[in-house]
Amino acid sequence: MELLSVPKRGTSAREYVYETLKRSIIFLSLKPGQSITEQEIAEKLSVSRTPVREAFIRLVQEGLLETYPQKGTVVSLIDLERVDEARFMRRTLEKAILRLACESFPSDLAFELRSNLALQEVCLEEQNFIRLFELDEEFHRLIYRGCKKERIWDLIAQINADFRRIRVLKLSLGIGVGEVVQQHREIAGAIFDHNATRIEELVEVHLPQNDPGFERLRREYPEYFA
Amino acid sequence: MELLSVPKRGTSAREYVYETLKRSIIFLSLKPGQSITEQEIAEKLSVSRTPVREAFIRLVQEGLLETYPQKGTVVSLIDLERVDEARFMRRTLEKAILRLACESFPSDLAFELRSNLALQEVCLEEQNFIRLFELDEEFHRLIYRGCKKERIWDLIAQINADFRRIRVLKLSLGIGVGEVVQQHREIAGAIFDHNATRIEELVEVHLPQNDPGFERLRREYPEYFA
DNA sequence: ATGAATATATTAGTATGGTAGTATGCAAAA
DNA sequence: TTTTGCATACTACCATACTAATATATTCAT
Repeated sequence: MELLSVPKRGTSAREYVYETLKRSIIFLSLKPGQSITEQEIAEKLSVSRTPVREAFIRLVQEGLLETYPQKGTVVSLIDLERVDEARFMRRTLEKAILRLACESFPSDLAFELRSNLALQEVCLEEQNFIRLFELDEEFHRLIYRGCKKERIWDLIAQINADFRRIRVLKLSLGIGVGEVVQQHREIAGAIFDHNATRIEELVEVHLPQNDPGFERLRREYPEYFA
Repeated sequence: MELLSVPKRGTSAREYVYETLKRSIIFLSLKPGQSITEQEIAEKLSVSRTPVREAFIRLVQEGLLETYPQKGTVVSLIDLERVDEARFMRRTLEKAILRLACESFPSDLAFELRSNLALQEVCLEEQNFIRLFELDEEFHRLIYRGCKKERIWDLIAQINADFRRIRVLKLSLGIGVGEVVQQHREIAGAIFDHNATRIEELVEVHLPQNDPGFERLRREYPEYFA
C-alpha cells in the first residue's frame, strides 16, 4: 500500500495523517473497499495510533472511511446515490450562486478567475490532469468566494468527496477533459459580461442530471462501487 | 456548568460525550464563548480524556467548538455571517426540494408529515418549545427524505448549528413561534395539493433574507455573537 | 473426514502518563 | 508605580498500555 504523503512541517501529527489519507483516498491510492488499520497507518507514517484514530474520525464524518468497532476500517465504496445527491445540490446552489456572480463580482477575484482559466488551458495542452483537477476545484471555489459564500463551497466539498473520486476515475480514462475547460470558459464569460441568461443551461450541461459516463466507470471498475 | 446529559446505553463513550456536548451547546447550556477543557468534561461525564478529545474533534469540524493547541477549547460564538450563508443555502435548496415534493411525495411520508404537524399544534398550545423545535427539524427532514435527499439535510444540519442556536434564543424570547407552525401548515398543504405555485413565496417567508429579529437578539445577548 | 468447542490473534475502544507550548502571578529591578 | 524575568500551573497533543469484542486457527470428539 502506498500513501500519497504530504509535507509534515508546521502542523500537527493529526493534520498530517488526515491530509495524507484524504489525498490518498481521493486520488485512489487507497482503493474503495480496501481495508486499513490504525496500527498499519501509524507505522507507515511513523506516528502513534492516537493521531491516526483522530484523523480516521474526521474522515468517517466526511464519508471517506467507515469504521466497524473491533473489526476494522475500510475505505468507503463510491456510492452513486450519494453522488447524485451531491450533483443535485451543486446544480441547485451553483445556479443561484452564478446568478449572484452575474450581478456583481469583485474585480480582483475576476482577475484570479482569468488566471485560473489560462492555467487550465496550459494543463489541458500538457495533459497534466492532476493539476487541472485542482484548478477545476479552485475555479469553483473562486466563484463562491466572490459571492461571499465560501463556507458553502467548503460544505459541498465534504459531500463531494465521492464526486471527486469519480472525477479522478474519469480523468484516468481521459473522459470529457476538454469539454469541462470549455464549459468553464463559458461560465466565466457569463460572469464577466454580467449576462445571466445562459446560466441555467450552462450549469445543466456542466453538472448533468444523468451522466452516461457513470455506466462506463461502473463497468470498468465494478469493485469500486456500492 | 451543567451538561444536558443523554442516555449512555448501547453506544460508545465517544458517542455519548458527543451527543451530550452537542445538545448542551445547541440548547445553550454551554454558552457561546465559554471555555471548557478535556479534563473537566471527562470528569463530569465519568469517562477518560480520550473519548472527550474525539468528541471535540467532531464538534470542531461542525463549527461548534474551537480548539487552540496548548491553550484551550471554547464554545464557538454565533457567527451571523455564517448564519446568513446557511439561510441562503437552505432557501435555495428548499425551493428546489419543495418543487420536487410537489411533483410527487410518497404517501407514507405524507402521513408522517400530517402527524408531525398535529404534534406541532399540540406543542404550540402547551408552550412546549423544546419539543416544537425538534418537531420543526423533523418536519424538514421528512420532506428531504420524501425526495430522497436526506443526505443533503444531514449536511445542512451541520452548517445549521448556529442557526439552531439562534432558534433556541428566539424561542426563549418567544419570538415567532406561532407563525412558524402556520408556515409549516402551508408548506405541507402545497405538497399535499401538488401545488407548487406558492413555493417561492413560502420559502422566502419561512427563511427570510433579512431577519430583523437578529438585531434584537444581538442587543439582548451581545456576548454570544462574533 | 467433519463439526463443534476452544484457544489465539487482531481489531478498535478506552485509560493514563509524559511533553511542549501558553498564560498567569509574583518577585525583583528600574 | 511600572516593567521585566521567572516559577508555576494549566492546556491540548501524543505515545503507550490495557480492555473488550470479533475473527480466525486449532484441537478434539464424533
